[in-house]
Amino acid sequence: MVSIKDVARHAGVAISTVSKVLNHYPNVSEETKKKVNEAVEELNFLPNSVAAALSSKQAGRMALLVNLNTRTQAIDEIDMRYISGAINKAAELGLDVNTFFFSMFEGMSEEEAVRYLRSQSIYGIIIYGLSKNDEMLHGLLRSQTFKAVVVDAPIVNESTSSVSIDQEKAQYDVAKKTVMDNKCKSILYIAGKGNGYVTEERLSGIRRLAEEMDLELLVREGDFSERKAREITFQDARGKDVLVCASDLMAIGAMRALMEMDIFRPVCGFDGITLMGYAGKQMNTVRQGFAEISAAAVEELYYLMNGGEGRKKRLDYDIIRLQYLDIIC
Amino acid sequence: MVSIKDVARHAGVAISTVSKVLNHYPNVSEETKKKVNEAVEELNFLPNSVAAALSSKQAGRMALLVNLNTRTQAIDEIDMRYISGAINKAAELGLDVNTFFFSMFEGMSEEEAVRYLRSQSIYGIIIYGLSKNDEMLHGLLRSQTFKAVVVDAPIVNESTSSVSIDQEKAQYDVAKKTVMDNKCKSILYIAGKGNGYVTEERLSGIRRLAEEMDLELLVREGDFSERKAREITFQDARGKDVLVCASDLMAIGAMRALMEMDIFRPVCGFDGITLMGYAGKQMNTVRQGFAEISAAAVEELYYLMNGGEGRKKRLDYDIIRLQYLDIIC
DNA sequence: CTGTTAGCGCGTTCAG
DNA sequence: CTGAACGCGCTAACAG
Repeated sequence: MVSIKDVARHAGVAISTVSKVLNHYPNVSEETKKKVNEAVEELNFLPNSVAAALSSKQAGRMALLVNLNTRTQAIDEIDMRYISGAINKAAELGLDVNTFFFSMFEGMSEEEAVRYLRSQSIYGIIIYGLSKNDEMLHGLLRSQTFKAVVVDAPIVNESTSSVSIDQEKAQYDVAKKTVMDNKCKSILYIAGKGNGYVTEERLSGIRRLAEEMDLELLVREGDFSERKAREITFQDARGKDVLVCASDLMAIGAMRALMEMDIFRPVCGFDGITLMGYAGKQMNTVRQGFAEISAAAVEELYYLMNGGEGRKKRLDYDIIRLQYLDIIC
Repeated sequence: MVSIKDVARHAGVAISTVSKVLNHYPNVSEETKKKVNEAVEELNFLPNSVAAALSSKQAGRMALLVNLNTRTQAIDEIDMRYISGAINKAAELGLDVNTFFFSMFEGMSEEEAVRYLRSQSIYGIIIYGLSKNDEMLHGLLRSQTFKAVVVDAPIVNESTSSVSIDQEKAQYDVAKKTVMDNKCKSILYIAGKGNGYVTEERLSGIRRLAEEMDLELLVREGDFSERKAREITFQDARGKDVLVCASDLMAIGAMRALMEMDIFRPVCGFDGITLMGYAGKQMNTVRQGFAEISAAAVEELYYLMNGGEGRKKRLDYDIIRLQYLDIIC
């Protein structure tokens, strides 16, 4: 393995000079910079990220904390896109990523979790799927032990950023489109889990719409569960003109229930997952670019780890219609 | 951060002694072993895996190489289970895992790929979704630069193991069950991709069945594509009694095509993915435990990295029937 | 602007 | 059976 020492010798400079060039430090003359870069090229040198992490304690290693639910396939899809989006962006930025699942921290105290991550030289984390009652993680964020980015939860402090789309507006938009397309007067809204952050925001979006358009609104808690959405639909769909669901999975559950009830109601979802194509009918939904959101989270963490301050990032979304033939290949 | 040095001081022994105890070296007296372990407990010491990796070059860091296709959702499901299965098992064994996608190596020569992985102190790899024409990876395996485990491809040498279910038998079993349940005389077999390893094995399974039961067999290449299976079904399903597909995704494509054609034929799939529940009808399929397979792959790599020799591992599978209500939650 | 030096935390000879 | 000493590859003060 060719190391920084070889490069230094080859370029006729000191080891530390090579390090400075590699890490874009300011005080290096153009000339030596060129010499070093040439040596790097010629020797095909690639810095060892493990050694760098051990030495610097700063840059480099970050963890993805994923709230994985391996029982539901739609969740798989979303998490897979989160993970691949993050890994690809991290590779681009030359960062080391380790993936963890919430289940691996079950029963750990905040202290233990910190030790565990620190023992892997991790100094930055990205959290996916945080809910209000994940106390250990909230403690972690509050303590600011790590630079952190939280996806889909509005938590911000000096060392924590938040990344997501505008949930309120997206829910408003997709529901409005569905209502307008179908001239509805009343809505059954199947909301997410009570302890989820996006749940509230989406709820206020639908509330705003109902108010603005003077629509009757019935809100039921679907808990992001396909089965629960199905049950709610059996119970409450007859009396309403349109079903607005806070996730695609629930929209699919609702749609299938409607088919079994043999009645028609427009349904719209939220997320834009491929699974929607299998639902049997077309539906409006919000397409979130999960990979892009995750890539943005990595960039944001990179920014934080280089001294940036925590802040809130908003990303774009689309309102789309998915159908079976679009998604198969 | 509490380091091995602190433990040594606390236990009143030398640093190296602590290291030996931690790594289960033979020549340490029970007494000092106990002293050290007590100190570890009291200080809540967790060894730093990054430092260990840098120092030892042997154990520890491994890479998951995943052939991810982010366009198809069923693939997401499978890969997600592979990845989570591996990560969980690795955490259990105290190994460091990094995940990579084939796309990250596009355009890299074998040499470059080696450098890239080595620069991350990676000494073991697990490959998912290898096909016959991935030349760079085949070179890598042949060179034995890394300890390797290949999932679903029969590649074995001193430092390479292979892990999978018995594809031939599984295809035989699921098809036989389907044929028997429906008293069929002819089969349309929609095979996988020509360059995939499992394709051949599954094919010989169906061939054996056709021969044994004296069934007419038409084989078409579905390339593991849902769309292609759909087209093949439109073309060739009428003339056959049953459709046997080499993947669930193709089975879903076939089933939907049959529904559009408004004819009934029994269909069976292969994999046991949740998406099957959305197919509209029940089907027989082979349930592979992807997470378990992946966990076994990690264990196998651990074995190799500790001096074991490459070998072939076979895992179990089930023949099941999935339906919508089973998979939602 | 460049080079020297001292670690980061751990594994591993090699004396004793 | 134990411990001192060196090195893994790199970063970061600190001199010069």
